[in-house]
Order: sequence, then structure tokens, then C-alpha cells
Amino acid sequence: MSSGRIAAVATRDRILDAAEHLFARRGYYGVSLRAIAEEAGVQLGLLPYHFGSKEGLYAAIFERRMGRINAERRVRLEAMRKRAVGRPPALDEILETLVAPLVHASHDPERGGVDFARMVNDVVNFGDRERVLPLMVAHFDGMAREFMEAMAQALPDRSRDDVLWAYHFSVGALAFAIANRDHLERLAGRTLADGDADGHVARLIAWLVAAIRGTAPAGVSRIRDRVAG
Amino acid sequence: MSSGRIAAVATRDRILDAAEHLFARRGYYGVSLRAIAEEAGVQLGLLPYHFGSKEGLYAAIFERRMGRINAERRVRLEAMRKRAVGRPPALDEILETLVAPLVHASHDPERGGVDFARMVNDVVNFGDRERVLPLMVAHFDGMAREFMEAMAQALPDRSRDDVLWAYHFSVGALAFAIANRDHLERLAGRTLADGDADGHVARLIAWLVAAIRGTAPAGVSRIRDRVAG
DNA sequence: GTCTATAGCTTGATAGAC
DNA sequence: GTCTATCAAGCTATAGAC
Repeated sequence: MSSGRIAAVATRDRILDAAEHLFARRGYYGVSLRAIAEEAGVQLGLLPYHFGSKEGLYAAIFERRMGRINAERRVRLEAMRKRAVGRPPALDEILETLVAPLVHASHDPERGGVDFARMVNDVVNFGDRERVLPLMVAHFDGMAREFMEAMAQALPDRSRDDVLWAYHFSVGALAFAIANRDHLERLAGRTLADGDADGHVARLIAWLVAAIRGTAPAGVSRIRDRVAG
Repeated sequence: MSSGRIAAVATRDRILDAAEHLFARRGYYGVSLRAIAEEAGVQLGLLPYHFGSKEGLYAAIFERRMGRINAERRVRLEAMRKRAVGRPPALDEILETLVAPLVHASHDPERGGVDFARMVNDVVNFGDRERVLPLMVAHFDGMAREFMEAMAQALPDRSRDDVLWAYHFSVGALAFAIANRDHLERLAGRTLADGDADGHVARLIAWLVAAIRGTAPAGVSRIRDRVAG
């Protein structure tokens, strides 16, 4: 490994950092390659050289971050399944597996922090379908299937549509939560002292469990859920 | 009122319709005035003439729609207060007041439908703060104060931060729900038969009430809430 | 009020020197 | 691998005819 290659990786990462930061604030079309190059302290021509195109750069940001997050989820899912043999997995464990890796990343500048969280939120709320669809397929759809299957097992008395709705809204709440932390502070008009990632995970899971359990269609399951949860 | 003025209003509205439709799909920077003019069947020069600038056009879309929605909310809030003298307002009524006018608008093409809903979602998830902040202040902040006050009364055992968090997440869920209805169908891989607005309002309110009630910090209030709710 | 034409700038991508 | 220079196309906003 030559020192040139090391330098190249460092440059690539500096570009990705700069792009992540700017895309998070103004969206894909709101940021020019020139602005990114300037932020990265690099010349414009380097961006198409390393990433092929603007879309390629955008996609590369997701590839850098989501692999680790989804790997962490898969490890947790596997551990969860091993713990729960013969019985269905617990709803709050499933939700923690869904939520925790991304929330932790959104608190860790080394893993993208709020910037990457905002980009995730942008993709999840995908207004610009044609552009964003490949990213959803590559980084979200596979996990979605796994989580919905687990949730269906944890909620045996719910219809397929109920599970779908629960997963859909859980992802929405997750994306909203990690991307709009500072928005909450604006609403409050002051700084909030709720910084730690684990606290956010706990609050988010409590919210989701309550929402999903509390909207049970049948009276019987509702009582059982309260005892179990 | 001359026929020229009537025609002018019609043209203005056609431009607003076209802009709303395109902004909903690709965001502010992803749409050019040229594309809007073409979609509206109008010449480019007319847009700056009628709206001053691209930002002015974007703001005009919100002015056209949000006035009516917030007026409806104020009427409902007032009626709610008259119904509940001496006792705190019910949480589900407050949430219905927050949610129903916007959900109904998101189902009605005459009031912007999904397109305007997507624009609302974009502002609520405001990545591009400098640009969007004036719109939040003009159309959302006033209502936010009123709703948080009502929610604080309906949830007397909760802290100020709890109420803040509940309101913040309710708005997030509302914006997500109205903007991503079709997203749910992609996830399902089929068309869902859940078209009516009232059904969506009911499902959303049930979700929010369950989430807010179910995350009560104290055990005592939790029991009381279940009896009351 | 609407259209045509254009000014002045920015955009993403590429070619070629080093 | 990085930089400089440049292209063709796109952008918003404006001026002036009708």
C-alpha cells in the first residue's frame, strides 16, 4: 500500500465528509459540486474523477455508512433469535434492533452524526422517487422485510396491514427523531439537556411500543399485552 | 371586476398548481421556473412578474393553503373550549383538531392533496433552515403554541418537556402520514384499500393517543388515563 | 397581463498538463 | 491522483414590445 493510496483514501473521505455535511442542509439539488469541492479543500475536477457523477457521490455517502448500521442490525437480530427459541421475539427488542444502531450513529460524528441522519430522513421521506428509489432498494428494503417478519411474529393477533403500518410508522418516527433533534430545541426556545444516545433510544422505543400495543384492535390482546410489556 | 382580472387569477392559480405539483416531487432546488412555466402552459417571464421571485412563489403556495387549514383549527379549538368548561380538554379532541384539517386537505385535490402535503412535510423536516424558517414562523409557530398549551392542560401530570416532545412527535407523525401514503403501498407491494380521510384521521389519532398516554412517567396517572381514555 | 428576447451567472462534466 | 481551463447547458431575473 503506497502512501499515494493512503492519501487518496483520505481525500476521498474528506470529500464524502464535506458532501454529507452540505447535502444534509440543503438537499441534493441545493448543493453544487463546486460548493462541496470548496468545503473539502479540493479542486472541482476531483469529484467526478472519484465518484463518477454527482449521483455517484450521493450514493457513495450511503454506502460508507449504511453497511455498518445494517450489519449491526443483523447481528442483533441473530442474537435475538438465539435468545428466544420456541417463543416469539419481544416487540421492544425488535424495535431496539431497528432503532439503536441508527440513533447511535446519529449521535456519533465519526459515523455521520446529525448530517447523515438528515440524509436518511430525506431518503425515507422520498419526495424525489426516481432519484432515491435505488438507494431505498439497496439499503432499506432488505432490512424492512426482516423486521416486518419479526414484528408479525411478535404481534400474532394483528393483520398483515397492521404490521405494515406499524413498521412504516416506526421508520418514520425513527427518521424524524434522529434528523430533527435540534428542531425540538427551536420549538422549546432553549437548549434541552437530553444529550445521550441511550436516552433517545429508550424514549423512542417507549413511544413506539406504546403506540403499537395501544392500537390493538381486539380487547383481549390489549390486556395480555399490558401484562407482558 | 373585469374579465382580465378573472383571467389573471386563473393564470396565477394555474402557476401555483403546477409549482405545487413539481415542488412536491423534487423539492425547491430540484425544480426550475422554466419547468413550472411549461407545466402551467405559461411563459417563463410571468412567474417573477406575479410572485416576485422563486422564493416568493414557494411562499405563495403556503399562503394559499395554510390560511384555511389554520382557520379551521382555530374554529375547532374554540368549539372545544366551549364544550369543556371547568374541565381540561380531552387529549383525543386536541389531536383531532391538530390533525383532521390537514389530513382532509391531503385527501382533497382541491386543497392541494398529496402535493401540498409533501410540501408541508418538507417544511416540517426543515433541512434547509434559512430558507424555510420564515414559513415555519408564519404558518406553524402560532398554532404550535396554542396546541401545546391545550395539551399541557390535558396532561397535567406531565412536565413541560414531555408536552413539548409529545407535540413535536405528533406533528412529525402527521407530516409523515400525509406525505407518504403511497410509500406504504410500495412497501406492501400492492394497492391498499384504505382510501378515506376519516379513516386516516382515526388511525393517526389512535396511534398518537396510545403513544402519548402509554409513555406516562408515573404509574398512577397511567391507570387513570386508561380509565378515562 | 402576457409574451419574446436576453443578460449575467452557475451548473455538471471533461480534456489535458503535471 | 490532483490541478487548471473550458465547454455546453441550465439557471433566475429583467427589459421592452404588444
